[in-house]
Amino acid sequence: MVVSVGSRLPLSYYVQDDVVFIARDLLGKVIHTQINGECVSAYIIETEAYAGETDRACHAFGGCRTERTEMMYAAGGVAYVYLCYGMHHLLNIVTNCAGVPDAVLIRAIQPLSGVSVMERRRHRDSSTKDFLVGPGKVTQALGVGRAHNGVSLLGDELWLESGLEVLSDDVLVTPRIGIDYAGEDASRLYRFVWRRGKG
DNA sequence: ACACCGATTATCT
DNA sequence: GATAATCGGTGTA
Repeated sequence: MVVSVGSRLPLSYYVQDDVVFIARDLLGKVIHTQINGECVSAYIIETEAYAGETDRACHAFGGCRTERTEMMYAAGGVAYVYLCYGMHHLLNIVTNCAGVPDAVLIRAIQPLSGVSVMERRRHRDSSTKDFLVGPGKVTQALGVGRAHNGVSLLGDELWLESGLEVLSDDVLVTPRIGIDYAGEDASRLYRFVWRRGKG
């Protein structure tokens, strides 16, 4: 059963040229997967922008176009999935036009439907603290892995839909996590967290 | 509540 | 051979 609370985001959404705007705007949107016959959906509650070749935290910094980063250079509207620390898959939403390696990392989600499927994939009960907070947990719960690198967000495996409006008073803006190697760019305010019901 | 640390491997030098 | 957009368990308080 697919639980839908909105309309699918069109290609025109992903090819917008301001990746920081998109990272903020993705808060409250709903991410859906239909993988191995199992459907789940969740609100996006935390994101980070990775701003192409001029961003030291971005894999494509300085024009580093390799087999791994190639997908970031695709036109917006596909997924960039890569293995981090040898064991966690991380999911990014590729944005902007072809040749510009911008992407938004999905760092945390809040379950909407298919909770039992996500609990089984995570080997954890959904009442566990920070059940789906952390980019490695997100991909595990969604069933996303290497096979989904390059998957179209307009297809039937992985897509986004409009969701709830997120007020700016409820958005925490901070530097990105785990990128101390990025020098000055480590202080860019490119992380967005939807703080529901908190001051 | 917080700090520390081992796991594990594709990718790049 | 070193690094890495992390996680979960263990230890101290």
